Amino acid sequence: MYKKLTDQQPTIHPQLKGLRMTRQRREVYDVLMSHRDHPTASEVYERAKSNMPGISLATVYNCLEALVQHGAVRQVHFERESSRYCPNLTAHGHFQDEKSGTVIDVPLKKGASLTDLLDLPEGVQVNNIEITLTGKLSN
Amino acid sequence: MYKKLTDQQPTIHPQLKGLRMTRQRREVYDVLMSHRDHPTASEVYERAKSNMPGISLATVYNCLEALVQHGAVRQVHFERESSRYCPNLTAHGHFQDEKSGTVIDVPLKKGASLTDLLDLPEGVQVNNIEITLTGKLSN
DNA sequence: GTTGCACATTAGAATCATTCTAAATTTAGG
DNA sequence: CCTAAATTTAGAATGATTCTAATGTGCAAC
Repeated sequence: MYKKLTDQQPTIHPQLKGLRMTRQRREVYDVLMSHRDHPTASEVYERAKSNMPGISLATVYNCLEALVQHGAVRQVHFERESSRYCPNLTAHGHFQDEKSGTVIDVPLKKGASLTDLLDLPEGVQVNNIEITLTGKLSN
Repeated sequence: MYKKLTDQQPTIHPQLKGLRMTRQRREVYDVLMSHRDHPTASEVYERAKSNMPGISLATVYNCLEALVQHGAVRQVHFERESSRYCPNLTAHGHFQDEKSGTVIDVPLKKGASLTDLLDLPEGVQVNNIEITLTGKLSN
């Protein structure tokens, strides 16, 4: 009994269509999809190494950038901390607990549109929105 | 005719009450108040030097931090670019033009509350909110 | 007005996330 | 299988910010 080749080529998610696929990019994407806790590049690197020991940090940065450019993943920023990566493509913001550093997704209430709330000048074209909250989680 | 001492001690803004006042902190605050274009620390440093040639960059960083801690000024972040500083204390977000880098304030429409839009977990205490948009300015 | 001391300022070194470089490797197409 | 273009890699470089430790100063108490 031996592995079929196709076992090593898992289904490509729709978000990855059109992105040149390499083992490293797949691994980085799988890391993000399997544990959606907004890891930093270094955290992704540590996790990726357990499946792919030879991967380099520079490659993790490159892969993350490719995924972001491609729209498969979003970057999240708190102050000037390390960038974090989020594969949730729905409209949402992020909350970070000041004590633990934990980051959670904060969905927009349904029907809500952020641009309705903002007094934007005429004719601006908005390409990206980031909503970040910090504070204390209750319990 | 000679200057009275008090001429060199301009009115202290309400936001500065309780903050130990030094020449450098006053200068940094004046720079922010007089040209509200969201300068970076280095830009504040360059401007402050024209009135106070001996001021150091480390001091500008220290003063900016003191003003932020004290709630007199807010930090603004786009991706991981240098922090920018904003003395507008009303609820608002920021828009950055991708080509020029220009940052403008984006007021919330009146009566609007961001937390109304967001599905926050029970009992979280929100201490800070940052709303940042990027895109293209029309003309 | 003087004093004391806790807090500020300073120059330069240190840190650390990220980007760059250039050589080796790999992907996808024909 | 072959090739060109893109990707990976280790290590160096960059750049914003923070740290260090020595010197200076605001201001509350006298």
